[in-house]
Amino acid sequence: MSIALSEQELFRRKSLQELRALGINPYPAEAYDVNAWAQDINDKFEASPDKYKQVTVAGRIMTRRIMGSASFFELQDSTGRVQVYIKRDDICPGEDKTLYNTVFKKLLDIGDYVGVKGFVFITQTGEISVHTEELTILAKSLKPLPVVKREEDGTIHDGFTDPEMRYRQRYVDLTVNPDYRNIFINRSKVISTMRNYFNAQGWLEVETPILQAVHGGAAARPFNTHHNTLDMPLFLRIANELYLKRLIVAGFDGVYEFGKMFRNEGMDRTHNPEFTSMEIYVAYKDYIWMMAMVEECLETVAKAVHGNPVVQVGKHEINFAGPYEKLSMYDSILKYTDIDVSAMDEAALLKVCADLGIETNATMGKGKLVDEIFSEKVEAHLIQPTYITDYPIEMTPLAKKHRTKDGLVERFELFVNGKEIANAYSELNDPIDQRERLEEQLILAGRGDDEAMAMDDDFLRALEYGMPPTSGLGIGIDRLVMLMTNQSTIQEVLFFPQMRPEKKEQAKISTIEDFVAEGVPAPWVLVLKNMGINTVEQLKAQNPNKLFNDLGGMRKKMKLDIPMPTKEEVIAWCS
RNA sequence: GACUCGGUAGCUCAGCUGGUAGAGCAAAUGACUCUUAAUCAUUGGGUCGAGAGUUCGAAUCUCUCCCGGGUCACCA
Repeated sequence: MSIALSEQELFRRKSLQELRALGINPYPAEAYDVNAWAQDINDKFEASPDKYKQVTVAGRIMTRRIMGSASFFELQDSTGRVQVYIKRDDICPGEDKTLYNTVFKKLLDIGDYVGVKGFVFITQTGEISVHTEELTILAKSLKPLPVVKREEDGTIHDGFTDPEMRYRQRYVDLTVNPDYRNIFINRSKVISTMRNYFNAQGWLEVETPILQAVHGGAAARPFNTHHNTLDMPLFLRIANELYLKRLIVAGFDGVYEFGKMFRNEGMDRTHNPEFTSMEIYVAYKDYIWMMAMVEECLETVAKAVHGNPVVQVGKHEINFAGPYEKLSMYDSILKYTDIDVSAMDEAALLKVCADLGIETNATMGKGKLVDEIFSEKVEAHLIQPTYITDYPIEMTPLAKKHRTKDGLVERFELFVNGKEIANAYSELNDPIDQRERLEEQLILAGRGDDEAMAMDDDFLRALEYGMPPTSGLGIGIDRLVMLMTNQSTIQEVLFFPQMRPEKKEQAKISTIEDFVAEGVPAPWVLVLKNMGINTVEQLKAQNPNKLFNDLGGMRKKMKLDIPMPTKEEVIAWCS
């Protein structure tokens, strides 16, 4: 952050002081009772003009068109923009025209929050506008907003488009690019629709620990942290699965949680270190039941956002109405590569990978090799919602063994637009089987797989008390929102995507101590900084006579009750 | 992590094979009573991402670093 202020910022700070000098509080404390909004006025004024004879609107000034004693500006509120007409003699009926000539024309800027009381009318050129009868300053803006110009036909000039600045200063992005608000409004709609759907079935929304001593439930590298009082390492959760299953053990029929997960891995357009997942577990169900539930749920979500189940995503039209295509993992590989891997051992799979040009390494077990082939050759083809079912047991330590097929587990993943968005099992509830499967993970960890799952003895203890047959599901909410809002990067559906810290400009700013060492009393250092003198070098460059006079002026202006230095002292500072 | 493109005024961008840093919008001052990318006139505004090097001279060439975009790898 630069300490030095730009010319425009200095002008705005000056305007702020002048407002105060005129007895106007630029940041009033009182509530401002708004009773009308831009979109409502624009949509409904013509049908019922009588309702808009006395309106109060509030928002930011976004553009100004000033002509002598009358002006137009555009006010932006949470719903959009409405044009405001302001006429000097209307807001200044007497001799004193200060409010218009000085306050409105000179001291207000683009970005300031104001409130307008008045009546709605239509201008000669046909634009619905609010005729100002009373203007109130609600908050002064000290940094100039980027000015994005829009023509009638929607053409945008000087757009604020640099992704780095948009993500770092999302408040600016959403102010000057209000269309992006819709993504977040729809994000909220996706989540609330799912929540309502689950609640209607009688399932319970719960919260489980984010700080975990054992990071279980998924294969991923965690963030490490430390608790001081307990003096023990903790992990930010990579999954909440094992806690939710403990709650099924505890006797709830259905539990679900929307929450952040944290994975210490790479970042790109589909991965953010923290992301939102929804996990749900329902007792006495299996993964076949779960497929039908997901179809109904996602169709409901798509309808809530778009009014119908068909969603445009990139160049594809994706239909979320079920039932979805179902394909076993082995069949999907057979379908897209003509290779039957279902009966192969590790050596044969390694050869297939080599033939297909897929890189492998020594830590990969059979399950991982199959997954590699699938990711490389199948995933990208799965555009319409497709369930991939029945995974090799090696890659899925928490799912129940398949009821009829040896070596497989009852699991499905839902793929849409070539990406996985959901993962579900018939949950493993045989505690002895579960212990063996986690022990196999420890062997993988021993081979160097740093994502293999850890042993969780308390979870096993819970299973030993007995967990009913259960089906569980996880959905990546960010990726689902990407689909529902037709966005190709996860950063666009997160308000504040993870970024490297902004580089601090090496502020060559001298400290208060540096100035004190030159003989400047501490209270005066602040005055100097207020005058734009931020370094000792700048101080040395001053004309002592001028500085002495200016200090007197600042002392009066800032109403400072500190002793004035003598001229000789000021000369000493500068020498 | 690799490759690649980029970082110049508050914002969007130009700036050639090195020669005093430019435009539009925004800002300041003035004119203007229905404008709408308002208009007209005048003016100010830059450590050209940071540092080092080559050179009489670097926004421009070289190297290192920082930040971001894209592609790939890793990864759900």
